[in-house]
Amino acid sequence: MSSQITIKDIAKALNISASTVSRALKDHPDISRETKDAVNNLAAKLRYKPNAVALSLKNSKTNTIGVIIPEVVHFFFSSVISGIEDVAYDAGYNVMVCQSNEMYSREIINAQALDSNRVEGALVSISKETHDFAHLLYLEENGIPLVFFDRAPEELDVDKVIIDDFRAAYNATTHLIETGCKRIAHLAAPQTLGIGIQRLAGYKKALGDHGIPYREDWVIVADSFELAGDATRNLMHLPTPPDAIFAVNDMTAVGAMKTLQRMSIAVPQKVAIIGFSAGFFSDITTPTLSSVDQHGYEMGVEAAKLLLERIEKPVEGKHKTHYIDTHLVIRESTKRKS
Amino acid sequence: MSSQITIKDIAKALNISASTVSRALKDHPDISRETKDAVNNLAAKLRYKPNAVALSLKNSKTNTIGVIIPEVVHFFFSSVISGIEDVAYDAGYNVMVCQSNEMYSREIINAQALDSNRVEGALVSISKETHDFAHLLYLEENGIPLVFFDRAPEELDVDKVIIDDFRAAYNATTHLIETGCKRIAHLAAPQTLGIGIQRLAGYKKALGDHGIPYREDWVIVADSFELAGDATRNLMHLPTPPDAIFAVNDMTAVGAMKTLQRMSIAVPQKVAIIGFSAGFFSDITTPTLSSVDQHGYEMGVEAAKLLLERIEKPVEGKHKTHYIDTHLVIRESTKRKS
DNA sequence: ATAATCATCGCAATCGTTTGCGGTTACGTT
DNA sequence: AACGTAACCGCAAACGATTGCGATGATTAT
Repeated sequence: MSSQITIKDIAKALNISASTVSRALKDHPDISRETKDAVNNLAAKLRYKPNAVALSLKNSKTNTIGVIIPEVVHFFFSSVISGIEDVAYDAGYNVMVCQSNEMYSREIINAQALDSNRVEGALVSISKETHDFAHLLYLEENGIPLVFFDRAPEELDVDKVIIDDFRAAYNATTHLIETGCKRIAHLAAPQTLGIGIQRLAGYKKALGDHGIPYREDWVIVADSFELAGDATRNLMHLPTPPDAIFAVNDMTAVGAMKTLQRMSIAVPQKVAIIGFSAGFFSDITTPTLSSVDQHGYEMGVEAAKLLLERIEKPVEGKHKTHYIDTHLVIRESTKRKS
Repeated sequence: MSSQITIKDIAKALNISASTVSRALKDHPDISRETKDAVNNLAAKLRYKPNAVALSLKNSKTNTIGVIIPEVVHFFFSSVISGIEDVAYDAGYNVMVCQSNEMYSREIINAQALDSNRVEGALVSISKETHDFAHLLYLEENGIPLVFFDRAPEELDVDKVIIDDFRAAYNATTHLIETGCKRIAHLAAPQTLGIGIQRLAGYKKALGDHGIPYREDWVIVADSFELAGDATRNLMHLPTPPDAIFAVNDMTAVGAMKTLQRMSIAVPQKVAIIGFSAGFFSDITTPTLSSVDQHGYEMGVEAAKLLLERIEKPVEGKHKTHYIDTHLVIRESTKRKS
């Protein structure tokens, strides 16, 4: 009961060779009608299903793509996975998911696992700890196409599907300025990540373009709910506290909002807040949270599509950078100041 | 460059046989020191990695477990995946993730894919459409252990890791009663799902035990943010509107809360709300949302552990039902009425 | 009647790795 | 000198499926 039916079982039962069974199953002209019928009937009765592992070995095609992701339990990342899975499903691919839990060491193991398992391509969003990409680039040298999404190494000729973090940050900051904010703080991501650098740069540029001086003490690295609380408290105890906060993601934004409310500081009247990512969060806070929608699902779709393209036909020349459009979702946390 | 290094490549380069290379790599006593060194050095230089596909075929061990889940992009489900992935990682297993997108037809395909890929076990949470389980049970008949989590078929002798939905609903409802609510509505899950039935039953029982009559018009099937809005409006337009809502999950609870606030009905003063699942949501609404914590991560951990146990040693006799503890997380949306 | 053709099917190699068994050396022992 | 015995290593089969090639028997053409 426990072992799977193989082509040999059918062959033995019918007193024919395995080759004949194989050909009969795929309607090869060399095989007689009767033999085909006999084989197909028995196969159906025994519920024969080809062993994908054997096929993978024979064809060097595993029909599997790998995903390395910092943490699945984030609205944004799980949206991406959802997009990846849908595209993969339609193309007949399976998806192997590995989470690095934001650890460089684990990311290395994950990459090796994908390599050993001969996945046909890999989608990667790097961990916060990752500064060296040899373990990933090695995959590509090894014939396993690689597409980065969201968190991609900067200055490297690799395929990536990302958003224009600089522009998005620029737009978010500009929006705050246009609603009348003049003292805008930024809760930033670690400056080891490209997204952290780009978003900070976009923020600075927007300030500069509108003649607002950049103040270093208004930028704090804080990219989680908890860290945002401390950072916000510190900001508000400054001699000249900010009147707006641009947070690097929604969790951080909500952390800031909650802290402000606990300090009885009105949002958005006293301090406006804009986040980044537009998870479900943004809809359910009070006030609802303005945010930059990153379109995670679409990012997953595009990244998977690009990867499948690379699998079909390896890169020729330059790698591609695909930008996913972002857009400002303006809600209550950035109402115009009067 | 593109093809992977095999044991044969090493053998050829060193003018020895593949068997010797294999043995040298695993420090077999039959092989001389020098040969071992030569093999290991070359293997390291060529970055040889065993082909997991070939090993899978040889050993009939894929070191992969499959997961079928309705949708990854839910806090609860992605928490479960995270737990599964962590356990699998520690045990040297890979995780293949399939989402059914709540479709029965796709769940069937997913099951077949896992079967073909010879995963060593499967973790399943069934879709809303699923009433027949043959496609899943077939896996187990086929030697692929099966563990259901959260959404499991009722009345079937299968392994499952679930919460005691009845008790949890009973406790949640009782909590509402104890805070002084007397007219408690329930936004329910489809009564096709076991969790829907059990939670409704627990709700009824709690009412009965406290001498509160059950009213059919206070129970509406609505298990999403959007549906909750309509349902809540309808409830509040009833001749005698409820003074509390027990929602089948947090999204639904938040939908209700938002609608009430839009109707200028104070939460919890006029209407208390309790949700189910304790996602991040609950922390960030205003007021914060009381909820039943389902411990998704832990459920993933326990389900994966049970599955690995079954893989090691197939079921003997009865299947197991593992209950994950739940607990009420009481926040602001169910403050005592005065 | 002999050769050519066709319809059917099996053999064996292949993918990469493992492993039982047997074979080949080079010793040392009588 | 003849034998025993380690120490090393290779052959080949196996996992399941595919496929080029050859083989068989029967039918048809010459």
